[in-house]
Amino acid sequence: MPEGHTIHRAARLHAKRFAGEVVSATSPQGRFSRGAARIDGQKLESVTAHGKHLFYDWSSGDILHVHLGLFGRFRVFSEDPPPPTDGTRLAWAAPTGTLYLAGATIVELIDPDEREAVAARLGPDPLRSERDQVSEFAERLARRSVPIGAALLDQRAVAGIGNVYRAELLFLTGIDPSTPAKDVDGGDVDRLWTETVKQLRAGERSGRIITVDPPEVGATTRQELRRQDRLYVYKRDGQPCRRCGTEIETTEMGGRNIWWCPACQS
DNA sequence: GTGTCATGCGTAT
DNA sequence: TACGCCTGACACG
Repeated sequence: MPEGHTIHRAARLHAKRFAGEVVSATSPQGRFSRGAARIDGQKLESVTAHGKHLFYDWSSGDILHVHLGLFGRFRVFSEDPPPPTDGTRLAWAAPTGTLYLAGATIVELIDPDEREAVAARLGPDPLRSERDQVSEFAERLARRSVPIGAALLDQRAVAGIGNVYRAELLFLTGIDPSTPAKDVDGGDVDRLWTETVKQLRAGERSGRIITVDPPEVGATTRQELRRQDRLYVYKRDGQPCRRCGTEIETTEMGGRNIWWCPACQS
């Protein structure tokens, strides 16, 4: 499921597999029939990600804009793809494989100006290498009086963090989620940014969100981690903190549930 | 079969 | 703050 790491990973893998290829495209579900007809027969030039948004550049000049939302999912097959599900909004086939896209919130063709407008609404993206990202992050937090736990979900403050990473990043940096964003001290903001880059990069490489240090849960490698042992606090309310044994708490923040250790994060 | 839930976000109130 | 939207997996009867 999609936080920023999933999106950047999709951009990298889709570019590797399909860039330079001419595709034949359809919309099995029918809700993107006109768009699919425009893509059909075009060559994919490049794929880029910004926060949770994906942009596919076609030889025609059209840009395919995709936002997976909560449920969106890509499936890619090398050969013999199964029939698409009823919800498959976009399907394309190329000599290098078949791609299905279902459940996405946004699937549309846009022009370069519209892409700029999307990017302009987004905060710094920890998975893009641009200058002065930390200071941009710090400035945007300094303007917000909402809790840091809510600010991390605001894509205008920082682009790409979702509900799992926000809880885990605040645990990893020992920050109380209820601290007003503007009151998080400078050193903590720096560490939060550094940890965010580190964790999202790891997620982009592996395709999974694993934040625990394996020895802390009795494993020696990441591969050994059981599914329920990969995170420190997310969805662990009522269970003991992996570091101090204090019961993990939960509350709603920024419209979603958040989890934290009241002892480690204060 | 129905109901519930999910790593998201926009709009209305 | 509530609701709607997008889909699929799983629990339950």
